[in-house]
Amino acid sequence: MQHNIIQHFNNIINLTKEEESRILSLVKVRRYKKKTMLIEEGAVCRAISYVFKGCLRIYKIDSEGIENNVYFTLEDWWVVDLKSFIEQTGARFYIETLEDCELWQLTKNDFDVLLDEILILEKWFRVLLQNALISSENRIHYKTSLKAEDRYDKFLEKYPTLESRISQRHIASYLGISPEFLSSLKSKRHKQQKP
Amino acid sequence: MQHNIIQHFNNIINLTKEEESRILSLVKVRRYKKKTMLIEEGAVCRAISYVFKGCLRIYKIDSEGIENNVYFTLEDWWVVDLKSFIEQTGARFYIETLEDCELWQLTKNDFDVLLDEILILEKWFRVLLQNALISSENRIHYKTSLKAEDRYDKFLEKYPTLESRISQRHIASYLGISPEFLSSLKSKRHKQQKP
DNA sequence: CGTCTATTTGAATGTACTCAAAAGCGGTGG
DNA sequence: CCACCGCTTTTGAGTACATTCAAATAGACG
Repeated sequence: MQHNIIQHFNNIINLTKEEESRILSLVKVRRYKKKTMLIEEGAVCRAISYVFKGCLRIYKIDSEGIENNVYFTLEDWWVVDLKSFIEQTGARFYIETLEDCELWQLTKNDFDVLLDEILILEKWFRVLLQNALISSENRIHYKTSLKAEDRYDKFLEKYPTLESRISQRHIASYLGISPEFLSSLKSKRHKQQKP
Repeated sequence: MQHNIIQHFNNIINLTKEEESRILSLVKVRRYKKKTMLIEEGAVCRAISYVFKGCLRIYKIDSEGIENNVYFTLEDWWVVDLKSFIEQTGARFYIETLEDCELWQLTKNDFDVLLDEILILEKWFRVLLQNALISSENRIHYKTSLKAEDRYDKFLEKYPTLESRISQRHIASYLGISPEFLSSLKSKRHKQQKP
């Protein structure tokens, strides 16, 4: 009963058996070792990937050379530089695996073909974007209205499995604080038995 | 040659004259005075509004009672609490006019009818969400990687007309800083003749 | 013209950062 | 299997960015 790409679609829309096979005929399964770059800023994002196994980070390097994690992607979600993929222009972000990953990929061309052939997929994609936007709007709000410690709580809520899977450095970067400061937040909590 | 809702659609998709009239037959034009609440947190967002004239803010009140502006909407853009509108559940945000506004509205029901009748509108909506998500992703990145002064520059880029139209208090809230600090940033710039 | 709100200015404070150094941990090769 | 190397995490001191509070000034609106 593990997740897979067809179940994922059928959570939102209803596919016929034929449509399911058509999709699977175009999907390519690829495995990546931990710490592999999928996309670098400026390159064109040629595929959209369903994460079957593993986790990744989407990040950007600022004017001072600091890496900033924008978000993480894990099992049963999609990873892509949306703007780059849609417009086939230079990517805004870097994408890197944080674990060994198994990704189920569709090239831009195959993706377009499927959206043309299976009209209901427009709805699936729309709902996907919709949910991503809703979550992104919340994120903006948290970033202005919450202090670092409360943003850390939100992170734990949103990615409950991730804390033990990735380094604190990456979590700090996602939260927008220094690794040192996250470390001191955590030690403060332990001393207070997480009140 | 001013913008209007039909031109807006035709920037993304191609509508027939019949489709255009069908849309216009369901659109309701409404005028709101400055400082009118369109939606309060917890209420159901019953309409999606195209901004023909005016500007609005989307904000949230945090646990300490402070208003936080999440973003602004102005001419030729849409305003809605997306999650509330789509699911017809309680809104996450407050929406308030900052000027006298003319909004062209579609109720949830009419919106659904149009999306069913005019399939190409699914694409329009998808592109709308796509662009909103892209811009929202950038915003998250700016909030972690830029200092207040640079975020202020990004604000001026994104909303070039807005600085003279709304109060500094609202801009400060959008930037995630106190009005006092924005004031001191601006006076610092004037002393340095905006280097 | 008066009232209410917004903006400015300055002082004291707090939150989070930088830098540096030490300790911990994980993977790799001998 | 252990020792070593490199990277991550911890800890602490000093600093910078931004806040809060208070009071004075300026602007907007009826």
